[in-house]
Amino acid sequence: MPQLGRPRQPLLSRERIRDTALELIDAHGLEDLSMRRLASQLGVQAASLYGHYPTKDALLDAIADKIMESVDVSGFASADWRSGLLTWARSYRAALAAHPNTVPIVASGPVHRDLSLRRADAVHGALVGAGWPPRHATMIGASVKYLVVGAAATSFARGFVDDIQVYLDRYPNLVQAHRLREHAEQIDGESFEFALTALVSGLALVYDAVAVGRVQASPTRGSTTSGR
Amino acid sequence: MPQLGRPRQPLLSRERIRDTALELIDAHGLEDLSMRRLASQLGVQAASLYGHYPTKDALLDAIADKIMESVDVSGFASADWRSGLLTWARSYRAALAAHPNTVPIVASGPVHRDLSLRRADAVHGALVGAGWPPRHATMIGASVKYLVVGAAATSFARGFVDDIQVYLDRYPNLVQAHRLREHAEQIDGESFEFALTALVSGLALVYDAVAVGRVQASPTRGSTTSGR
DNA sequence: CTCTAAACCGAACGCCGTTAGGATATCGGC
DNA sequence: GCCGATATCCTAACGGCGTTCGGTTTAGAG
Repeated sequence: MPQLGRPRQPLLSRERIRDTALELIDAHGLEDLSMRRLASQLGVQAASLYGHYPTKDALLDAIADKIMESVDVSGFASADWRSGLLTWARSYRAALAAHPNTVPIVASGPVHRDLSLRRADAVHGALVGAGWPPRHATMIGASVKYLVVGAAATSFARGFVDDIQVYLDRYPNLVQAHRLREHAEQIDGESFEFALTALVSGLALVYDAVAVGRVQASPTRGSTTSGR
Repeated sequence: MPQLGRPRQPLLSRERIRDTALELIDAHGLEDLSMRRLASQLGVQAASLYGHYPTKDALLDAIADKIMESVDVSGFASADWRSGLLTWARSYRAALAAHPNTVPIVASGPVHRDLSLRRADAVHGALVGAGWPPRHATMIGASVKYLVVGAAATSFARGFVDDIQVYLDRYPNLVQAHRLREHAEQIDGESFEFALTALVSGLALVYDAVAVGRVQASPTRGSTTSGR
């Protein structure tokens, strides 16, 4: 059985490796992804992967970047800050909810990846442009991220145990709430939407108190570098 | 070198193992905790740990439970729902912030642990007792958890890279916001407090629209599926 | 046609969680 | 005062992991 050497057409590419890895994670969870298993799925030996990614962590980073590509900050360009925020938050959550098993890698250290920084920059800039003091813009960006990441990480769908009966006896107040595990996904979505709406409502109250400059369409003061 | 056999006084206990493991996680991170390293820190061999915990995951669960012990839901008993919520959220966040490296284990599946269920039950019951519809109570509990877990998981303090210069050139809007990595902890705390306040303000608006029964201190309807 | 570089492979290293089986000391019952 | 039971820890090993080293073969440039 001769070693096959370099194939006529490459079996591997960064994209194929990354996408197959994501499929495996989606199907069997993050913990079940090993370089050997991924390689075998690709019809290849584990060592070959290291010609394309220096490390498993680098591969996971690439997956995280791919997922974050679908996050949409375009709403900040045209609409007001509330709509921009909502669009951003919803697309962000949708991106995570589409690949729930990747949450640990996407949520951890989103900020040394270039793409995420550019997004954070866009959000921050838009909020400041809308009249928020920079300090508040930072906190708002963080707040929305908290909600998104928290929602993705603590999904009801993953949180409950299969044996329903235990809840019924011991935790009377939960009976109504968690009656249905099958509806967990729906509860997740509704809770996120509820939280997001409440948060933005609360922000609107703050806005009236602290915003500088253009409240609606009247540039009263040009100075914006100041921090409240 | 004779095997030592059973010692006069046990070298290990569930508590000592658990606490030492937590110390190691706090000091060197979750990834650096291995059963062998933990054992060696305890002056023991790895296999000995399995007499006290059946599995590494069981040990991590015990650590998570320990951390969650300090979460305070007592505020719901005496104060109104807003204060109770704030007390709960702040103590919850404080618990996670005290051991940031454990966030992955505490955040994942908090709800098959008995203690967490009892707490969820208390929160839910209190909100319903205060007049929130059960559906809303569920979503509020989830919302606050989102904020807490998200804040703990996406801390600024872990998110940034050491090389400051890269930010200055490329992301002009971030310059002001992230000027200081050393202040990251403070930013984390302030952002959480900001988000929590905004969320609860938003909730208050919803409350006026949907709450049933006792608005202030008037028990108009006794029908509650809940105990509170 | 030759030479370099690309692409994959086989085997190994050291670490991991976990298990099986064994050694020794303590302790309750006689 | 002894004896078996049991608690406690140990040695050794298994299979799997991420990763590296040194091939072997082929594609494509000159």
